[in-house]
Parts: sequence; structure tokens; C-alpha cells
Amino acid sequence: MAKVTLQSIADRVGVSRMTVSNAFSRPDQLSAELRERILAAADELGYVGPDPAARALARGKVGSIGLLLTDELSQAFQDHVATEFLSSVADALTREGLALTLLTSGDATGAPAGYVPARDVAMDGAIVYICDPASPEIGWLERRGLPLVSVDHDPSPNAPSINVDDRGGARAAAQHLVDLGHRRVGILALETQYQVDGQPSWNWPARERMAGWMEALGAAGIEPVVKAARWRPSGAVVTTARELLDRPDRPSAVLCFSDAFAVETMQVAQSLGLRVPEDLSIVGFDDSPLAVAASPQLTTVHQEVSSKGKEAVRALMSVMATTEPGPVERVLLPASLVVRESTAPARD
Amino acid sequence: MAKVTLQSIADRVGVSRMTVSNAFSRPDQLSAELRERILAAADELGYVGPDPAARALARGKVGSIGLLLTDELSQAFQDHVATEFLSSVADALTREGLALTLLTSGDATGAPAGYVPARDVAMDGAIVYICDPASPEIGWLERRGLPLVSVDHDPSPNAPSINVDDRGGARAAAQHLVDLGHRRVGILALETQYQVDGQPSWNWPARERMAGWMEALGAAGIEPVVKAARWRPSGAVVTTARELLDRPDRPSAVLCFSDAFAVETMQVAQSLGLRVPEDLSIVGFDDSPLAVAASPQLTTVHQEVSSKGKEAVRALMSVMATTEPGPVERVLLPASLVVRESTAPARD
DNA sequence: GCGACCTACTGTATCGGTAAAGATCTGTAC
DNA sequence: GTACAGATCTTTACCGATACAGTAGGTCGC
Repeated sequence: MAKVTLQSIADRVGVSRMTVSNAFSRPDQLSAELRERILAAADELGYVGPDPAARALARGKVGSIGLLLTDELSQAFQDHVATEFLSSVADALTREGLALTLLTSGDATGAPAGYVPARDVAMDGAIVYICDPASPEIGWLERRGLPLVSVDHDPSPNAPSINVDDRGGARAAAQHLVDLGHRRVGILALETQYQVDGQPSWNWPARERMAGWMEALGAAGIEPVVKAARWRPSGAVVTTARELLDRPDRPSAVLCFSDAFAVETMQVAQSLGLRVPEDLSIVGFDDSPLAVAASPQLTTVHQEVSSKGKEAVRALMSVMATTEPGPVERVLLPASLVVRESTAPARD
Repeated sequence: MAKVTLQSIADRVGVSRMTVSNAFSRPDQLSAELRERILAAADELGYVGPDPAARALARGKVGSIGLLLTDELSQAFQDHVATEFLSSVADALTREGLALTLLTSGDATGAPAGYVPARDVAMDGAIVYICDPASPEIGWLERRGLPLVSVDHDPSPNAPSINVDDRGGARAAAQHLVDLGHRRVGILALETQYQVDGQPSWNWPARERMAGWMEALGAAGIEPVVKAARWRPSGAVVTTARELLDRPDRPSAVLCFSDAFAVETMQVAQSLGLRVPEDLSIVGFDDSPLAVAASPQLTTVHQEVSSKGKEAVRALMSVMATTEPGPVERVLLPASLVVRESTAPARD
């Protein structure tokens, strides 16, 4: 059967195509009676509704927002924090009548040659989430002139940014250990992943957390032992944690980049016969479900992940609504220490 | 400045618009020298590439695939299994040069009136993932004539389906308890969520897992105590687990719908002073990271979540490639018991 | 020396809608 | 009786690309 379009319905009912369009998109523009007839005819012909692609072209609005992550998604979504952020963004967008489209870095993920999602996918705006700052994808988005918002990412001069006070949270975490009397402190950081102008570069959370830890420890005259690990492969953290713990001057407390790192560290500790928190205090970051699932439950730094998503969408909507460039919004969300069971006073 | 289109570049270079289009989309159709000149002119004018929306209309291909979940996303993605599936789908799609768009049920999520993602979002096909079988969204997708694949969902007669052998996995889990000598077995199931024709209805995983448990227990002459809980609110599982454990004829073993359920049950048990596995054996389902993070580590049923995603995409590509309706594909992926530390022989 | 066949472009006709302004008709105020 | 406001439809003009069928030259074989 031939494809059903507005025109075929129009012919069937004997009105203009525009009127049929109005029947679907602007009901107040025609009489209720005629609208009924049109809708009935449409139904009869098996018409579903105006073609989204055609509508997108005509309206200049696509109805969806991109979320850019340069990492392979399967990596990014290992992390509960990332997925919670994702879902909060998706929910907030749905309330605005927008869908969410996931964008990956093209070539890193085995995409066909020449396929660059950030350039080739239709969207009305995009959210840049923890990406390689040097990512060409960001460049594409900017060149397209799309409204952008960055999240957990170094603020760019042109786009609003949503960040968490990772530094403050980390400072509180480290101060907590200092207050408990710990002097030999280990740090299990995130390994540098990016290069900017040939220099290794941390993403915002990694850098800010490290800065916060160092501020509090430095003020207490403590020089921590720092080790860094990557997310993947999964054994990496275990290996690094072991390097940190299996040594003569073993730290009595460890600050970890994330709860996932902390849980693995805890397991290494337990496998080495160390009791947590009696022999070793461990502090995580994020306050993900893992923190509560672990036993003992993790002392960690809480961040409001879902408000991160809501704020991102709000800021993006605001950019999309305004035509002239106003001041660029900077949001800094709070992070706060949650003391649970994995930390205790130092014994020596 | 005026918007830059193929036409403006064509005028600038002095060729036809079609040639400019070819320069971007089909390089072999023109001389390298001319292509260079066109690309240079495009660059100079600030042209990013063919407009995705226009291209979608002209080509009849949008370049993205929808993923339908009827639950609110923030609920769906609480679960690590769902997110791992999501990311495997996204990665597999990227390799095909397709983006992934998330579709929610419109009205359940506070979307604006009249906005139905499944009807209004442009896409070339869709994956239906654990949805209310009676969901109107599925109807929209079908009416649009989009290629569909269902995952963890009751197979529909027209679309390929990817499922896990939840029943076999559950049977193995229950048999494991039987073999350990347990006679008083509790089941912490997923509460019925859906209605079909006025009848309460389980989704595939919930129904099949229950069936598997019952098969093995029934064969051993065991009548389990069954309690059901919902994912949300977060306290629900704890309450239900307590009902199951805080009673005179307390089970000596509990089969849980998921690892998340199992971890919460374990915490309830521990809070009641029960030792796992000495006083209570617990079996989860999914083999998510939670299973390993828990202590003791969970005995659970492993499923290959990422191959679920890959299979879904493969099946969808196959449907999209064929014009005439062939036999509908049915994939059943294996599930296997993983014995860890949370189960032990019954003591009585 | 002539038709077959490339290569490299061009012309025309869509793709399926929407925006904005125009045309009718009706009721109503004065 | 006229003019004006609304309501209801129609007309015209795009939105920014791609598909496919030409067309103009040049090459090749015999």
C-alpha cells in the first residue's frame, strides 16, 4: 500500500493538507466536527501521526537532546553514579517533551569510518558529561552552534556548567581522617586519562577531589601515599589497592576516588587479613548504593546526583530559550561527608 | 549571518548543489580536486555537514534506534542489570552507525499532555525492554510499522525476541538449596506490576524465575513461603524481607528475585542477628556487581547481560535489512548458577 | 571513424511536513 | 447598512537535503 501522508488524508476528506496538519498539531484551528472526521479518516487509512523526521525539518526542532560521553558507554555505565545521572536527565527531559539520545565518541568505539554522532545525529542541544576535554566531539557540537551544558566537566567559557563541590567534599573526607588521628594516609586516585596540549590532564572530579584531599592533609602536615588506578580493566583497582596496603609502612586509612574503588580496596584489605575499620579506615566517594551494600557500610561523600541531572536540563532549557547571549551560568552543587562504619580512630 | 546550506556552498564554488552533496556523502562521485575546493569553501563558510534532520527526511533513514522502557527511567536504571544492557545496546548500535534514543512511557512520567515519545520521536527501529505488556507505547511502535525486537519481554508474534532462560537458572538455584538439604525455603519475588485484561500479570523474568523455583522445589516436595516486593520505594524490600525472616518458622534459605533484593535481605538477616550462610542461605539472581561487593559474596544466577544487548541489535539489524517477513527469530540465552559464599548446608 | 562506455557533473522531482498570510463566511456592534 | 472581529479553512512558500535520470566530454577497441 502507498504510504499514508497528510496529503492522502486530505484528499480522502476533501480538505487541504494544511487543515489535516492542523487537526493533528493545532486542534484549535479548525472545527471540532471536521477534526473528528479527519481523525477518523486518518485512523481508517492507518495513519499514525505526522512523520517526526519531516516535522523536525519543517519546524527546525528535532525533539531530542544529546548526551555526550567520550568513553565507551559500557565503561561509563559501569558506574552507578553515571547511570543515576543519566536517568535523572532522561526523566527531566521527558517532562519537557524531549527525548534523550546517547552520543559516543565515534572512532573510539568501533563506529563505521566517517560516522561521528556528535556531527551526524539530529538534536536540539546537548549535555557534555565527563569527557576528554580535548575531545573533537565537543568541537563538533560547538561548531553546529547547538546549545550546550557541561556537567562534571571543566567549565567552558561559552556554555553553562554544572559541577559538584568535589573539592569541599574531599576536604571533609580527609579532615575526618585527620580528626580520627590518622597520620599515615593512602590515596587511591583515578589515573590520569587525558592529554591536553601534550600535558596529562585530569577531569574535573579527579582533579578537584585530589585537591580537596591534599588541602586537608597538607594543613595537618600529612604527606599521603598516592596511587592511581583506572576503572578498567576490572583487576586494575585490586592490583593498585594491594600495592597500597601490602607494604611495611601500610597506611592506617585510605581515601578512595569512588565507592567502587573503596569496595574493592575493602576486599583487598580483608583478603590480607586486615579488619575494617579497626586495622584500616576506608573512605569512598559518591555515596552510591554500593556504599550501603558493602559491609561494613562505607563512610563516603554524598553528592546529589539526581539534582545534577535536573540542573543540567534546567540550564539547557534556559540556554535554548534565550536568543541573545547572557551571562553564562555556573552551578556548584554541594557534597557532604556521610560517616558510616568503615572509619574508626587510628590506633597508633 | 544567513544559514549555510549546500546551496550557499554550491553558489560560492560555482557548482550545482548536488555536487556539493556528493562531496560530503559520496566522495567517489566527483574529482578529488573539486572535492577539496568544495570542502575548503564549506569550511570557510562555517558549514558543519549536511543537516541531519533534512538528511533524515530525504533518505528516509533517521540514524537512531529507540529503546522503550515503560517504567520511569530513574526506576529502571536503579538496576545495574538494566544499565549494563543499555550500554551494550548502545555500543553495538554505535558500531552500526546508529545512535540510541531513550523512550519512556509518556504520561507516567509527567510528560506534557499529548507527547508520546513512541509516536513522536524519529527512529528507524526500536527495542522493547521489559515493559508493561499492555503498554500503549508498544502499540504505537507497531502501528508505525517500525522494526521491533523485544528483550526480557513476552515474545510477540510479529517481532523477534531475546530472552534469558530465567526458568532454567531459577530451577538450578532452587535445586542447589534442595541439594544442600534445605526444606524451609522462602521466596522473595517481584510483585506483580501489570494488568492484562484485568488480570494481574508478571513480566517475563518475574514469571519465569518463579516457575523455575517452583519446579525444583515442587519436585522435592517443598512448599515455599512466598512474599513479593516492589523495587520502589527503597524500603519495600526491607519490609518484606523482615516479614519473611522475622517469624517462628523462619526459612533456612531464601531465593531472591535479584541480587539487589538479596543484598537487602542479607542486611535484614544480619540486623536480626542471623549469620549468612550459617543461619540463613541466600541466593540472588543476575550476578551483578552487587553480588561480588556483598559480604559474604552472593551465590546467584549469572546471565550474560551484554550478549543480550548484542543479540538484540543483531536481530534488529536483521529485521531492518529484510523486506519480506520471514520466520520470527527467538533467542534464549543461558543462565547458570554461580555458587559463592552465601549458601551453606541446612543445619536442621 | 563510430558506437560503447566511462567519468564527472547537473536538473528535476521529491521527502512529509509547518509557518504565515490570505480568503470566506458569520455574527455583531453601532 | 457597514464595518470589524473571529472562526475556519486554503494558498503559497519554504525546511535542507537526497535519488535518479540525464548530459557533455573524453577514451577505447577494432
